[in-house]
Amino acid sequence: MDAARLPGTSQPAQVVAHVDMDCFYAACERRREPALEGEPLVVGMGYEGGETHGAVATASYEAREFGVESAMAISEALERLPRKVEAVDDPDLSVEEAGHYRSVDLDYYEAVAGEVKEIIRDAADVVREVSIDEAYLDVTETVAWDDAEAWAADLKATIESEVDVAASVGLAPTLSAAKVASDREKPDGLVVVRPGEVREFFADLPVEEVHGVGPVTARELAGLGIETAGDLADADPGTLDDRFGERGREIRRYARGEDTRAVTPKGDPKSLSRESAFTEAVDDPAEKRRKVETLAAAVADRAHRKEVRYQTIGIKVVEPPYEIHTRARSLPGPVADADLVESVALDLLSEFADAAVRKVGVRVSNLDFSAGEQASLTGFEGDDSATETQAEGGRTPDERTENGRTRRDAAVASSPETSDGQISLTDFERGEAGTEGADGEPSGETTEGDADTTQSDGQASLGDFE
DNA sequence: TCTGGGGTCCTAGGACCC
DNA sequence: TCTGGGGTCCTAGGACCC
Repeated sequence: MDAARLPGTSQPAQVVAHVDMDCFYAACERRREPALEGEPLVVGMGYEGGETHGAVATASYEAREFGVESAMAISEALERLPRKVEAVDDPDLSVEEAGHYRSVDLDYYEAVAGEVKEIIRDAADVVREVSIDEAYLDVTETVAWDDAEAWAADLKATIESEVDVAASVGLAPTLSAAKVASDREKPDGLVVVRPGEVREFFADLPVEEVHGVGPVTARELAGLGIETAGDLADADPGTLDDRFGERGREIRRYARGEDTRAVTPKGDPKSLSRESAFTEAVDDPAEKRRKVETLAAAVADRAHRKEVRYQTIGIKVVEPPYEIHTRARSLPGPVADADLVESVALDLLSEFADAAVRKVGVRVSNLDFSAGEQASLTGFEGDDSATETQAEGGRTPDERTENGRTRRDAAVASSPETSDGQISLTDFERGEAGTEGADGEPSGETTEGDADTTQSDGQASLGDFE
């Protein structure tokens, strides 16, 4: 409909809305507990009840007045804003200068978010849900710039009245500008940036406001004398390229309003992970292994519920003060096998057996959502499953060769040869079925005594142990 | 400011293939 | 037996986002 073009490009001007819920977790808590309205409220994760470790997920604006910020350690938050329940009994504390603490209840927030997203999907042709509390809407076909403000006000009012949580909305010709716009007048904000106004809108903003500029990049940019988005827009692209590579050019383009990205739906996840911190650094190998076992089971369970298979299994280990290490191992083909997630994760963890560790994580990646049907098992039956070639962007199974042998061969070779009802870990390099890789590890048979080692979809367990 | 949990994308080097 | 170029896949780390 709108023939307007972005300056300097042949890109048709889009009308993009960014909807960002205000203090979403806190808003949800207030929705079900109205007495919290107007009170300082901190929603934290990684802690339960009266504990003092963990971090702030969301602080209400009243809590922010006390200096409580998102991502802050709970212990720090408590120093600035004591718990109200404790202030009541403690003569040294003022009840007025205390707040309420709740721990994250993601299931509930997801239910509330679902109601909001229904409204949003009704309001736009294309929606990209970025996170639980944030979405981009392409409304190019339905909203003219002259009506943008009224449309956004109406959307906000609908969300507020139907779901009882507040949203801030930004409208702009680009995603990056819409995002900044929604943030400009939070809470309960509504900002419209019209085509041609983007550079002016960005000009005085600190560079950190530009999407893709974090603390590290901001510090480096400051060293180059670049402190505002306007500076960034005017900076020499070659210099930025030298320093930051393609990302440097990208953030410069964003600051100039030259963001050609379209609003696209999110699509399937690329990885699934679970991680968990210890209260304090742990060096006991057994304790680390127990945590990894728990996380491995949780990740496998999540993958199972999503009906997804994975080809890569990895761990993350955080050593004090904050050194992050990752290790990963890829399998010859996609699997859905909780025992394998555990044994590979434990094997990878063994490298850190003696390390002091404050946090561990388990992840599966290289995900394959084409689950279920036998025909989709990488040409299992010898058919050239055409469905897969289009899903994988033109790669045919035969192109995925390894040491002169296709993965399809590997999948065939992996037919579930089990000995004494145990999961089969097949060594593809030597073409032998064996269980050496699991030796020395506390494997399935030593735990729980569970007997359920068969795959629900009749799929083989693939291993790649040297 | 001693730091929770779940993700994404990019880069760089090495292995390996033709 | 030391010499090319192009390409893919894999791993590890880093920065960033909410």
